[in-house]
Amino acid sequence: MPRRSDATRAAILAAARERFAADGFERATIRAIAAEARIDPSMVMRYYGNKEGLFAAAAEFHLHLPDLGEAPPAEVGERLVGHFLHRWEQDDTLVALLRAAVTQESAVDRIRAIFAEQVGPVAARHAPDPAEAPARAGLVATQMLGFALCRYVLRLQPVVALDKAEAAAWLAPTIQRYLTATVNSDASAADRP
Amino acid sequence: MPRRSDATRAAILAAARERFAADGFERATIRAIAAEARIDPSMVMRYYGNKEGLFAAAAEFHLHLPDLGEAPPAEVGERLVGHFLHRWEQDDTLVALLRAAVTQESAVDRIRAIFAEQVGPVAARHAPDPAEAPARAGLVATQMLGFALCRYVLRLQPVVALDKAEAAAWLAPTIQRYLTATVNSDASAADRP
DNA sequence: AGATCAAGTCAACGGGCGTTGGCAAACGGA
DNA sequence: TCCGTTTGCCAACGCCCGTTGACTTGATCT
Repeated sequence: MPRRSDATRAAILAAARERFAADGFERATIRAIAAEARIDPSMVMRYYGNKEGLFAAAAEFHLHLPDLGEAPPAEVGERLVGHFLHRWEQDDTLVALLRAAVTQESAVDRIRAIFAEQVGPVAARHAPDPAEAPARAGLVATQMLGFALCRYVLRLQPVVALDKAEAAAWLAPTIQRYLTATVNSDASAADRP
Repeated sequence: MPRRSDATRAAILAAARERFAADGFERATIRAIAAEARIDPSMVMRYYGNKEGLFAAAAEFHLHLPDLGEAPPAEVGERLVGHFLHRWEQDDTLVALLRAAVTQESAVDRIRAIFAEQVGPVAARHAPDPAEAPARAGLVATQMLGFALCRYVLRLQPVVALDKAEAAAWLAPTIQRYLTATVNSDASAADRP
Protein backbone atom coordinates (compact mmCIF):
# COMPACT_ATOMS: atom_id res chain seq x y z
CA MET A 1 0.00 0.00 0.00
CA PRO A 2 1.44 3.33 -1.09
CA ARG A 3 2.23 5.97 1.48
CA ARG A 4 1.97 9.68 1.08
CA SER A 5 5.68 9.97 1.74
CA ASP A 6 6.82 7.62 -1.00
CA ALA A 7 8.00 10.47 -3.19
CA THR A 8 10.15 11.82 -0.35
CA ARG A 9 11.59 8.42 0.37
CA ALA A 10 12.50 8.00 -3.28
CA ALA A 11 14.04 11.45 -3.46
CA ILE A 12 16.18 10.68 -0.43
CA LEU A 13 17.31 7.42 -1.95
CA ALA A 14 18.20 9.00 -5.28
CA ALA A 15 20.13 11.79 -3.58
CA ALA A 16 21.87 9.29 -1.33
CA ARG A 17 23.04 7.19 -4.26
CA GLU A 18 24.35 10.26 -6.00
CA ARG A 19 26.24 11.58 -2.99
CA PHE A 20 27.58 8.18 -1.93
CA ALA A 21 28.78 7.52 -5.48
CA ALA A 22 30.42 10.92 -5.79
CA ASP A 23 31.90 11.31 -2.31
CA GLY A 24 32.11 7.93 -0.61
CA PHE A 25 30.47 6.97 2.67
CA GLU A 26 31.99 9.40 5.16
CA ARG A 27 32.25 12.46 2.93
CA ALA A 28 28.63 12.11 1.88
CA THR A 29 26.85 13.79 4.79
CA ILE A 30 23.25 13.30 5.75
CA ARG A 31 22.90 17.05 5.60
CA ALA A 32 24.14 17.20 2.01
CA ILE A 33 21.91 14.33 0.96
CA ALA A 34 18.90 15.99 2.59
CA ALA A 35 19.73 19.27 0.89
CA GLU A 36 19.91 17.59 -2.48
CA ALA A 37 16.57 15.90 -1.84
CA ARG A 38 15.19 19.25 -0.63
CA ILE A 39 14.01 17.92 2.69
CA ASP A 40 15.11 18.16 6.30
CA PRO A 41 17.94 15.93 7.58
CA SER A 42 15.69 14.61 10.31
CA MET A 43 13.45 13.03 7.69
CA VAL A 44 16.31 10.81 6.65
CA MET A 45 16.55 9.52 10.18
CA ARG A 46 12.84 8.98 10.42
CA TYR A 47 12.66 6.90 7.28
CA TYR A 48 15.97 5.04 7.34
CA GLY A 49 16.95 4.97 11.01
CA ASN A 50 20.54 6.08 10.61
CA LYS A 51 23.24 6.67 8.05
CA GLU A 52 24.13 3.01 7.87
CA GLY A 53 20.51 2.09 7.22
CA LEU A 54 20.27 4.69 4.51
CA PHE A 55 23.33 3.29 2.85
CA ALA A 56 22.00 -0.23 3.04
CA ALA A 57 18.83 0.89 1.31
CA ALA A 58 20.70 2.92 -1.30
CA ALA A 59 23.09 0.09 -2.08
CA GLU A 60 20.42 -2.40 -3.07
CA PHE A 61 21.68 -3.66 -6.38
CA HIS A 62 21.13 -6.41 -8.90
CA LEU A 63 23.34 -7.08 -11.88
CA HIS A 64 20.39 -8.53 -13.85
CA LEU A 65 22.75 -10.86 -15.62
CA PRO A 66 21.17 -12.35 -18.72
CA ASP A 67 20.72 -16.07 -19.00
CA LEU A 68 23.85 -17.21 -20.77
CA GLY A 69 22.82 -20.83 -20.94
CA GLU A 70 22.02 -20.68 -24.60
CA ALA A 71 24.88 -18.45 -25.66
CA PRO A 72 27.71 -20.02 -27.66
CA PRO A 73 30.29 -21.02 -25.03
CA ALA A 74 32.97 -19.02 -26.79
CA GLU A 75 30.97 -15.81 -26.48
CA VAL A 76 30.23 -15.93 -22.78
CA GLY A 77 33.11 -13.62 -21.89
CA GLU A 78 32.11 -11.10 -24.49
CA ARG A 79 28.47 -11.03 -23.44
CA LEU A 80 29.29 -10.82 -19.77
CA VAL A 81 31.66 -7.91 -20.25
CA GLY A 82 29.18 -6.10 -22.48
CA HIS A 83 26.48 -6.51 -19.89
CA PHE A 84 28.71 -5.29 -17.07
CA LEU A 85 29.73 -2.16 -18.93
CA HIS A 86 26.20 -1.35 -19.89
CA ARG A 87 24.87 -2.08 -16.44
CA TRP A 88 27.02 0.31 -14.51
CA GLU A 89 26.97 3.16 -16.92
CA GLN A 90 23.23 3.41 -16.45
CA ASP A 91 23.23 3.23 -12.66
CA ASP A 92 25.79 4.61 -10.24
CA THR A 93 24.81 2.32 -7.39
CA LEU A 94 27.76 0.11 -8.11
CA VAL A 95 30.15 3.04 -8.08
CA ALA A 96 28.67 4.08 -4.74
CA LEU A 97 29.18 0.57 -3.48
CA LEU A 98 32.75 0.52 -4.69
CA ARG A 99 33.57 3.88 -3.13
CA ALA A 100 31.96 2.98 0.16
CA ALA A 101 33.43 -0.51 0.33
CA VAL A 102 36.79 0.92 1.22
CA THR A 103 35.66 1.89 4.71
CA GLN A 104 32.23 0.37 5.16
CA GLU A 105 32.10 -3.31 6.02
CA SER A 106 28.46 -3.55 5.02
CA ALA A 107 29.36 -2.43 1.51
CA VAL A 108 32.00 -5.12 1.33
CA ASP A 109 29.44 -7.69 2.35
CA ARG A 110 27.13 -6.48 -0.37
CA ILE A 111 29.81 -6.79 -3.03
CA ARG A 112 30.77 -10.20 -1.75
CA ALA A 113 27.16 -11.27 -1.99
CA ILE A 114 26.76 -9.91 -5.50
CA PHE A 115 29.67 -11.91 -6.81
CA ALA A 116 28.83 -15.04 -4.87
CA GLU A 117 25.13 -15.06 -5.69
CA GLN A 118 24.99 -13.44 -9.09
CA VAL A 119 28.31 -14.15 -10.80
CA GLY A 120 28.96 -17.46 -9.06
CA PRO A 121 26.15 -19.33 -10.83
CA VAL A 122 27.37 -18.13 -14.23
CA ALA A 123 30.82 -19.41 -13.35
CA ALA A 124 29.38 -22.69 -12.14
CA ARG A 125 27.60 -23.15 -15.41
CA HIS A 126 30.58 -22.53 -17.66
CA ALA A 127 33.55 -23.76 -15.64
CA PRO A 128 34.94 -27.19 -16.48
CA ASP A 129 34.48 -28.09 -12.82
CA PRO A 130 31.61 -26.41 -10.92
CA ALA A 131 33.58 -26.68 -7.69
CA GLU A 132 35.89 -24.01 -9.04
CA ALA A 133 33.04 -21.55 -9.50
CA PRO A 134 33.89 -19.32 -6.51
CA ALA A 135 37.52 -18.97 -7.55
CA ARG A 136 36.54 -18.17 -11.12
CA ALA A 137 33.92 -15.67 -10.02
CA GLY A 138 36.60 -14.11 -7.84
CA LEU A 139 38.96 -13.74 -10.77
CA VAL A 140 36.20 -12.18 -12.82
CA ALA A 141 35.67 -9.76 -9.94
CA THR A 142 39.33 -8.74 -9.95
CA GLN A 143 39.13 -7.68 -13.56
CA MET A 144 35.66 -6.16 -13.66
CA LEU A 145 35.94 -4.26 -10.38
CA GLY A 146 39.45 -3.19 -11.32
CA PHE A 147 38.15 -1.78 -14.55
CA ALA A 148 35.33 0.03 -12.77
CA LEU A 149 37.78 1.37 -10.21
CA CYS A 150 40.15 2.75 -12.82
CA ARG A 151 37.44 4.12 -15.06
CA TYR A 152 34.83 5.53 -12.70
CA VAL A 153 36.64 6.14 -9.43
CA LEU A 154 40.28 6.87 -10.25
CA ARG A 155 39.41 8.12 -13.72
CA LEU A 156 42.74 7.05 -15.16
CA GLN A 157 42.79 8.94 -18.40
CA PRO A 158 43.72 6.09 -20.79
CA VAL A 159 41.02 3.89 -19.29
CA VAL A 160 38.38 6.60 -19.49
CA ALA A 161 39.34 7.19 -23.12
CA LEU A 162 38.41 3.67 -24.20
CA ASP A 163 34.97 3.43 -25.72
CA LYS A 164 32.70 0.61 -24.72
CA ALA A 165 33.53 -1.55 -27.73
CA GLU A 166 37.29 -1.21 -27.29
CA ALA A 167 37.02 -1.95 -23.60
CA ALA A 168 34.90 -5.01 -24.28
CA ALA A 169 37.37 -6.24 -26.90
CA TRP A 170 40.23 -6.05 -24.41
CA LEU A 171 38.41 -7.50 -21.42
CA ALA A 172 36.31 -10.23 -23.03
CA PRO A 173 39.15 -12.70 -23.62
CA THR A 174 40.31 -12.23 -20.04
CA ILE A 175 36.89 -12.97 -18.61
CA GLN A 176 36.41 -15.83 -21.01
CA ARG A 177 39.66 -17.39 -19.85
CA TYR A 178 38.91 -16.90 -16.14
CA LEU A 179 35.58 -18.62 -16.64
CA THR A 180 36.48 -21.50 -18.89
CA ALA A 181 40.22 -22.15 -19.17
CA THR A 182 41.54 -25.39 -17.77
CA VAL A 183 44.10 -24.82 -15.05
CA ASN A 184 46.98 -26.93 -16.25
CA SER A 185 46.58 -26.35 -19.95
CA ASP A 186 47.74 -23.51 -22.11
CA ALA A 187 46.15 -20.65 -20.25
CA SER A 188 44.94 -18.93 -23.36
CA ALA A 189 43.41 -21.94 -25.12
CA ALA A 190 39.95 -20.66 -24.34
CA ASP A 191 40.50 -17.52 -26.35
CA ARG A 192 41.07 -19.41 -29.55
CA PRO A 193 38.38 -19.72 -32.16
CA MET B 1 72.28 16.13 8.23
CA PRO B 2 70.37 14.01 10.72
CA ARG B 3 68.03 15.65 13.17
CA ARG B 4 67.34 14.57 16.69
CA SER B 5 63.70 14.09 15.79
CA ASP B 6 64.27 11.66 12.93
CA ALA B 7 63.14 8.70 14.99
CA THR B 8 59.91 10.47 15.84
CA ARG B 9 59.30 11.45 12.25
CA ALA B 10 59.81 7.87 11.16
CA ALA B 11 57.52 6.54 13.88
CA ILE B 12 54.80 8.94 12.77
CA LEU B 13 55.20 7.89 9.17
CA ALA B 14 55.07 4.19 10.00
CA ALA B 15 51.99 4.64 12.15
CA ALA B 16 50.37 6.77 9.47
CA ARG B 17 50.90 4.16 6.80
CA GLU B 18 49.44 1.52 9.05
CA ARG B 19 46.36 3.51 9.97
CA PHE B 20 45.75 4.83 6.46
CA ALA B 21 46.07 1.32 5.04
CA ALA B 22 43.73 -0.15 7.63
CA ASP B 23 41.13 2.59 7.89
CA GLY B 24 41.32 4.84 4.84
CA PHE B 25 41.96 8.55 4.84
CA GLU B 26 39.07 9.94 6.88
CA ARG B 27 38.72 7.14 9.40
CA ALA B 28 42.42 7.28 10.19
CA THR B 29 42.55 10.14 12.67
CA ILE B 30 45.61 12.16 13.55
CA ARG B 31 44.92 11.34 17.15
CA ALA B 32 44.98 7.61 16.48
CA ILE B 33 48.15 7.86 14.43
CA ALA B 34 49.83 9.89 17.17
CA ALA B 35 48.74 7.39 19.79
CA GLU B 36 50.17 4.53 17.79
CA ALA B 37 53.43 6.42 17.39
CA ARG B 38 53.33 7.28 21.12
CA ILE B 39 53.65 11.00 20.60
CA ASP B 40 51.40 14.03 20.85
CA PRO B 41 49.04 14.88 17.98
CA SER B 42 50.55 18.33 17.75
CA MET B 43 53.88 16.83 16.72
CA VAL B 44 52.26 15.52 13.60
CA MET B 45 51.22 19.02 12.71
CA ARG B 46 54.66 20.40 13.45
CA TYR B 47 56.46 17.96 11.20
CA TYR B 48 53.95 17.47 8.40
CA GLY B 49 51.86 20.64 8.40
CA ASN B 50 48.46 19.02 8.20
CA LYS B 51 46.72 15.73 7.57
CA GLU B 52 47.03 16.07 3.82
CA GLY B 53 50.77 16.68 4.10
CA LEU B 54 51.15 13.67 6.34
CA PHE B 55 49.35 11.54 3.83
CA ALA B 56 51.49 12.83 0.98
CA ALA B 57 54.60 11.88 2.92
CA ALA B 58 53.22 8.48 3.90
CA ALA B 59 52.14 7.68 0.36
CA GLU B 60 55.59 8.04 -1.17
CA PHE B 61 55.94 4.87 -3.14
CA HIS B 62 58.07 3.29 -5.81
CA LEU B 63 57.29 0.03 -7.54
CA HIS B 64 61.00 -0.62 -8.11
CA LEU B 65 60.17 -2.46 -11.29
CA PRO B 66 63.07 -4.56 -12.48
CA ASP B 67 64.63 -3.88 -15.84
CA LEU B 68 62.75 -6.18 -18.17
CA GLY B 69 64.79 -5.26 -21.24
CA GLU B 70 66.70 -8.49 -21.17
CA ALA B 71 63.85 -10.77 -20.21
CA PRO B 72 62.45 -13.09 -22.89
CA PRO B 73 59.52 -11.15 -24.40
CA ALA B 74 57.14 -14.02 -23.66
CA GLU B 75 57.92 -13.84 -19.94
CA VAL B 76 57.35 -10.16 -19.38
CA GLY B 77 53.80 -10.64 -18.09
CA GLU B 78 54.87 -13.33 -15.69
CA ARG B 79 57.75 -11.33 -14.27
CA LEU B 80 55.71 -8.19 -13.95
CA VAL B 81 52.91 -9.95 -12.08
CA GLY B 82 55.39 -11.71 -9.82
CA HIS B 83 57.03 -8.44 -8.97
CA PHE B 84 53.74 -6.70 -8.27
CA LEU B 85 52.56 -9.42 -5.91
CA HIS B 86 55.82 -9.49 -4.05
CA ARG B 87 56.05 -5.72 -3.87
CA TRP B 88 52.79 -5.06 -2.17
CA GLU B 89 52.82 -7.93 0.23
CA GLN B 90 55.95 -6.47 1.78
CA ASP B 91 54.71 -2.89 2.07
CA ASP B 92 51.22 -1.66 2.78
CA THR B 93 51.76 1.77 1.29
CA LEU B 94 49.98 0.74 -1.86
CA VAL B 95 47.01 -0.54 0.07
CA ALA B 96 46.89 2.77 1.93
CA LEU B 97 47.02 4.56 -1.39
CA LEU B 98 44.22 2.43 -2.76
CA ARG B 99 42.01 2.93 0.27
CA ALA B 100 42.60 6.65 0.33
CA ALA B 101 42.20 7.14 -3.41
CA VAL B 102 38.48 6.72 -3.11
CA THR B 103 38.04 10.09 -1.43
CA GLN B 104 41.43 11.81 -1.65
CA GLU B 105 42.28 13.42 -4.94
CA SER B 106 45.96 13.57 -4.04
CA ALA B 107 46.01 9.79 -3.70
CA VAL B 108 44.46 9.47 -7.13
CA ASP B 109 47.16 11.71 -8.56
CA ARG B 110 49.80 9.57 -6.94
CA ILE B 111 48.40 6.38 -8.43
CA ARG B 112 48.07 8.04 -11.81
CA ALA B 113 51.70 9.09 -11.61
CA ILE B 114 52.86 5.63 -10.60
CA PHE B 115 51.27 4.02 -13.61
CA ALA B 116 52.25 6.75 -16.01
CA GLU B 117 55.85 7.05 -14.86
CA GLN B 118 56.68 3.56 -13.71
CA VAL B 119 54.48 1.18 -15.69
CA GLY B 120 54.25 3.34 -18.80
CA PRO B 121 57.90 2.90 -19.81
CA VAL B 122 57.62 -0.87 -19.49
CA ALA B 123 54.60 -0.76 -21.76
CA ALA B 124 56.42 1.50 -24.19
CA ARG B 125 59.25 -0.95 -24.39
CA HIS B 126 57.17 -4.03 -25.09
CA ALA B 127 54.18 -2.73 -27.00
CA PRO B 128 54.19 -3.17 -30.76
CA ASP B 129 53.60 0.58 -31.02
CA PRO B 130 55.06 2.80 -28.26
CA ALA B 131 52.27 5.32 -28.81
CA GLU B 132 49.89 2.82 -27.25
CA ALA B 133 51.90 2.67 -24.05
CA PRO B 134 49.48 4.73 -21.91
CA ALA B 135 46.47 2.65 -22.94
CA ARG B 136 48.34 -0.57 -22.28
CA ALA B 137 49.61 0.65 -18.91
CA GLY B 138 46.03 1.58 -18.12
CA LEU B 139 44.79 -1.90 -18.92
CA VAL B 140 47.52 -3.37 -16.75
CA ALA B 141 46.32 -1.07 -13.99
CA THR B 142 42.75 -2.33 -14.28
CA GLN B 143 43.88 -5.88 -13.64
CA MET B 144 46.58 -5.31 -11.05
CA LEU B 145 44.67 -2.74 -8.99
CA GLY B 146 41.53 -4.85 -9.30
CA PHE B 147 43.40 -7.81 -7.90
CA ALA B 148 44.81 -5.74 -5.04
CA LEU B 149 41.36 -4.34 -4.34
CA CYS B 150 39.72 -7.74 -4.15
CA ARG B 151 42.52 -9.38 -2.19
CA TYR B 152 43.66 -6.72 0.28
CA VAL B 153 40.77 -4.32 0.61
CA LEU B 154 37.57 -6.27 -0.03
CA ARG B 155 39.17 -9.54 1.03
CA LEU B 156 36.98 -11.60 -1.27
CA GLN B 157 37.50 -15.05 0.10
CA PRO B 158 38.29 -16.93 -3.15
CA VAL B 159 40.81 -14.28 -4.12
CA VAL B 160 42.49 -14.32 -0.72
CA ALA B 161 42.70 -18.09 -0.91
CA LEU B 162 44.90 -18.08 -4.01
CA ASP B 163 48.57 -18.46 -3.22
CA LYS B 164 51.06 -16.26 -5.00
CA ALA B 165 51.96 -18.85 -7.62
CA GLU B 166 48.34 -19.57 -8.53
CA ALA B 167 47.55 -15.90 -8.72
CA ALA B 168 50.54 -15.26 -10.94
CA ALA B 169 49.57 -18.15 -13.21
CA TRP B 170 46.13 -16.68 -13.73
CA LEU B 171 47.13 -13.05 -14.11
CA ALA B 172 50.34 -13.35 -16.14
CA PRO B 173 48.70 -14.17 -19.47
CA THR B 174 46.30 -11.27 -19.01
CA ILE B 175 49.10 -8.79 -18.39
CA GLN B 176 51.17 -10.29 -21.18
CA ARG B 177 48.30 -9.80 -23.59
CA TYR B 178 47.58 -6.23 -22.47
CA LEU B 179 51.21 -5.34 -23.00
CA THR B 180 52.00 -7.08 -26.24
CA ALA B 181 48.94 -8.29 -28.13
CA THR B 182 48.22 -6.65 -31.45
CA VAL B 183 44.83 -5.00 -31.49
CA ASN B 184 43.30 -6.46 -34.60
CA SER B 185 44.80 -9.91 -34.37
CA ASP B 186 43.71 -12.88 -32.34
CA ALA B 187 43.68 -11.32 -28.89
CA SER B 188 45.39 -14.26 -27.26
CA ALA B 189 48.23 -14.73 -29.72
CA ALA B 190 50.70 -13.26 -27.28
CA ASP B 191 50.09 -16.03 -24.79
CA ARG B 192 51.26 -18.71 -27.16
CA PRO B 193 54.68 -20.28 -26.87
C1' DA C 1 77.41 27.98 33.37
C1' DG C 2 74.41 30.20 30.81
C1' DA C 3 72.18 31.07 26.40
C1' DT C 4 69.86 29.14 22.48
C1' DC C 5 67.04 26.37 20.07
C1' DA C 6 64.91 21.99 19.00
C1' DA C 7 61.70 18.49 20.93
C1' DG C 8 57.84 17.38 23.37
C1' DT C 9 53.46 18.33 26.46
C1' DC C 10 49.00 20.27 27.51
C1' DA C 11 44.69 22.37 27.19
C1' DA C 12 41.70 24.47 24.37
C1' DC C 13 39.38 26.40 20.05
C1' DG C 14 35.96 26.29 16.40
C1' DG C 15 33.49 23.55 13.35
C1' DG C 16 30.95 19.92 11.33
C1' DC C 17 28.87 15.77 12.07
C1' DG C 18 25.00 12.21 13.24
C1' DT C 19 21.24 12.25 15.81
C1' DT C 20 17.13 13.70 18.85
C1' DG C 21 12.68 15.54 20.40
C1' DG C 22 9.29 18.92 20.23
C1' DC C 23 6.02 21.37 17.56
C1' DA C 24 3.25 22.99 13.43
C1' DA C 25 0.78 21.85 9.31
C1' DA C 26 -1.73 18.63 6.23
C1' DC C 27 -4.32 14.78 5.61
C1' DG C 28 -8.05 11.15 6.14
C1' DG C 29 -11.52 8.43 8.44
C1' DA C 30 -15.53 8.92 11.74
C1' DT D 1 -16.55 18.72 11.75
C1' DC D 2 -13.47 16.70 14.85
C1' DC D 3 -9.60 13.81 16.06
C1' DG D 4 -5.69 10.83 15.39
C1' DT D 5 -1.95 10.06 12.38
C1' DT D 6 1.32 11.08 9.11
C1' DT D 7 4.54 14.38 7.21
C1' DG D 8 7.56 18.04 7.67
C1' DC D 9 10.51 21.78 9.97
C1' DC D 10 13.43 23.71 13.51
C1' DA D 11 16.72 24.15 17.06
C1' DA D 12 19.69 21.95 19.74
C1' DC D 13 22.67 18.25 21.91
C1' DG D 14 26.93 15.87 22.43
C1' DC D 15 30.78 14.12 20.22
C1' DC D 16 35.01 13.90 17.86
C1' DC D 17 37.87 15.93 14.68
C1' DG D 18 41.93 18.90 12.81
C1' DT D 19 44.43 22.42 14.34
C1' DT D 20 46.60 26.13 17.38
C1' DG D 21 49.56 28.41 20.68
C1' DA D 22 51.64 28.78 25.00
C1' DC D 23 54.53 26.39 28.06
C1' DT D 24 58.18 22.85 29.90
C1' DT D 25 62.04 19.92 29.18
C1' DG D 26 66.37 18.65 27.46
C1' DA D 27 70.33 18.77 24.47
C1' DT D 28 74.19 21.54 22.36
C1' DC D 29 77.55 25.10 21.91
C1' DT D 30 80.53 28.83 23.52
